Amino acid sequence: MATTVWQIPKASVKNLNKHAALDLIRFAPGGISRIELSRQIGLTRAAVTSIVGDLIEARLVRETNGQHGGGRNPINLEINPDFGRVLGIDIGSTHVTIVLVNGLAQVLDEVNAPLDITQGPEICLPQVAKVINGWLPNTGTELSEILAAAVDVPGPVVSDAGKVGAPPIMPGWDNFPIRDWLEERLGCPVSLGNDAEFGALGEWAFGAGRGEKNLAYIKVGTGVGAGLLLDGQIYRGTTGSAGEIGHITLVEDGPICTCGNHGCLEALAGGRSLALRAREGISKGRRTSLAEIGPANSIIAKDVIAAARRGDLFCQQLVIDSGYHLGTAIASLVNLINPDIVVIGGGVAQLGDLLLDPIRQTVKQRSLKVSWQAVRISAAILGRRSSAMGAVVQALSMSLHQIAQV
Amino acid sequence: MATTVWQIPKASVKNLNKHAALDLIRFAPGGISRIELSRQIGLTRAAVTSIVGDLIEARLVRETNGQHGGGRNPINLEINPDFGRVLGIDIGSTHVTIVLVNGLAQVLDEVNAPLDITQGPEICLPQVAKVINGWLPNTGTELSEILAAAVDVPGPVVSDAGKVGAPPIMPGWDNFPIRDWLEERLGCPVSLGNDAEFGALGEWAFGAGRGEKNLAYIKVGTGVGAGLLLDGQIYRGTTGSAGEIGHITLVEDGPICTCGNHGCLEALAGGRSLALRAREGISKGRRTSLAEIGPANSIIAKDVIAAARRGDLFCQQLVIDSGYHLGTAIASLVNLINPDIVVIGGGVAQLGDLLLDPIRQTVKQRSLKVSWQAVRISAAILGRRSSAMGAVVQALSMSLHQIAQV
DNA sequence: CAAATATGTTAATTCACTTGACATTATTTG
DNA sequence: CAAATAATGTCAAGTGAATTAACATATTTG
Repeated sequence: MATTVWQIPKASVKNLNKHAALDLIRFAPGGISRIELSRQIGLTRAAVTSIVGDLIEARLVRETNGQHGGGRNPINLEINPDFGRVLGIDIGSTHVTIVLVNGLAQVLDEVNAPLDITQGPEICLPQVAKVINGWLPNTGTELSEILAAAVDVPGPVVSDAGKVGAPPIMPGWDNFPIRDWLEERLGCPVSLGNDAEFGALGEWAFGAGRGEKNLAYIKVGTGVGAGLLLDGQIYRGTTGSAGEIGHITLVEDGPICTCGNHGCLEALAGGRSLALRAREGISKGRRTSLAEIGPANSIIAKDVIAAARRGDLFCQQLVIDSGYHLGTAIASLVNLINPDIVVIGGGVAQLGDLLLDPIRQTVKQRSLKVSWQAVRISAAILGRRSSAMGAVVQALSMSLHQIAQV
Repeated sequence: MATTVWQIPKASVKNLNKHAALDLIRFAPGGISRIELSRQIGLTRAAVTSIVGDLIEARLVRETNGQHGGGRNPINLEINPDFGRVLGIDIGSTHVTIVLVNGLAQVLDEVNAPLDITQGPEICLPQVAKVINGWLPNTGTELSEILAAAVDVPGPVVSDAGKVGAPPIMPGWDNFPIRDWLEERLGCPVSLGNDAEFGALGEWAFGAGRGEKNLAYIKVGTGVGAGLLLDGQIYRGTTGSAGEIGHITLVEDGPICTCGNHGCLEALAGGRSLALRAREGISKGRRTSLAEIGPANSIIAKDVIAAARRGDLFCQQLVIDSGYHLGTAIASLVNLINPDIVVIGGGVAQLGDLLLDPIRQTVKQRSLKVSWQAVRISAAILGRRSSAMGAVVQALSMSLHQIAQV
């Protein structure tokens, strides 16, 4: 009960139903009526009227038009978009993506900026702050109007301390008080999470896995990681490093991985591996349009993906090979977790079925029938924004429930 | 507590704290005082006094001596052992184990009987009923005194329908209403679960993983399965087939498995594989005491384990080989789940470090440092009884909470 | 033995929720 | 088109689980 993305203040057990109502309203697509709330929470209509009254008075919720049939039309309830604005900050290994949303999680504006995470927090975090300060005013928003923010980083988040633990691809970030630093700079509550974890949250709330009970989000970026949402709750494991699918050993004597082992999924199917295999192919003289781009050692994963999309057969085969490896690891995940849906995100996922078909095929071949029959394997709908949108869900959770507290 | 959407609380929000108190009393080793309850639930002493008053009046709880120091001694609370008796029924592939316990989950008596699960439910379940009817009276208990029972079977349990889904090793059991059949015969509420799931519950409640937040129980029997307890809750997955670690593919062109695939963990390290490899060794003329037992094709896993225990080097090596394969699969589990503890149960686990050391070594080698550093790998303390004791926990949960409901 | 400390109980109060009646607004029917 | 029917939403009185604040009880310490 202790380790969760955001801790509900203890006293809120008292207002349990108020918070339950708030979340049902938040995540009901197109709003929800009082009577539907009463059915789902298991309270009487009278009680719901009272709870909703509080929420409306607090300006968290508003009434909209609803329609039905058979009797009086229900009044639809939705989050009041003007209750406040929050930021979702997705720090990747090469870029930072920041979205500004209103109470309904509608994106008001978005900004992207390059970033080199290997430079450590002392360089990167001020850069992020600078981007925000230079951009926010143009969106018609003062920093002081921001109610909360959530940030994710591509490494395991250790406990609720607001720091990261030994992150393979984040040298220098160990034990730096990321959350506290940002809270001071932004002047609002900040929540720190893992990119895959927030990706899962984003796709669950607004994407491919909307409302599913058990969801795994696989982020195939420079590295490969998974975010798990089990029984409707983010699952982070004992030390916050659950979902590290990237370091499952697939090939005993395979290529060396950043983690030091050999044959990890990440070393076989991650973005780094994709670029590496492309370079090897070029140096072996394989026919590919990539050769025209520039020197082989300047090729990065993005180039391979773009070429595959343009129809380059060599690059497509590299992606398919990644798919088979991903499928093998996902088959293990499906056997162990038995999820409703596996959402594939990250750059390579833009290629759709080119990547998904080999994954689906391998999963079907290597996992139990009951499990693969129950699972859907889809690409992320939110694309590059999965994690930032998950961050936004988290940030809104903080503000909404904090205000509802009173 | 909650991460994203509010989990709609179980039966009643109303008596939520009463149930919380009941569970804290149940699983506190050696009892718990009112003040400790108030600290853990977050209620005032006055409220706890009232709740406990109800529980004592319902004869579910009793006061015992406690001792402390510094002030007035607290009064210890524990479940009233005489509140009633329940049965835990563990149906394995070759045996059935039944335990009778009192309210404190103390074993009053136990019975074992052979059973061939491949004969289907129409043969097996009447056998189980017959065993119970022939044995219970000798324990000084009438069948009508039994408040509840829980049964586990070695296959995935589909939903709460009280049936099993396509079970690889349980031909003929599909869709048979196991729970309903037993409820009618025993005349009490019955809960149906999976053997590994109940094993996890048993080891969590009374065994090696007492009170841990994230536990995986690996049952190495004829087959290999895992029971998962995540964030303090049994995790079953979407169709009830979570934890099917036995059918993770480890060796691409490995030996064929009962599930139809090749190179599954179960086909490399399960009991069936252990026996098979022993027979092969004998036929190749390897030096082993097993050869003296009888014809090679009559050798079963139990014989190999016994020989390994006696010091037979060939058999010990077979067990060690199993350990490496188990370790490989468990490394994946540790990467994905990041548990506090992995408990190894089933027949082979009796061999202790002979099996555990290769597992530990492989896990250390093949999983992320943050994850393997956090995980403890131990043998099941409850041994053969892990699952039956988990069943008992489940059965007691049913009766206790049902009575507390009023 | 009084003081200090901690646990447990009691009575008055608070407040979320239920109950049951009523108000409101739509569709269906004679 | 009024009346019947149906569904949603609200109100006022009552219930009960919790809090607050005082007191009672048991054990150690100066």
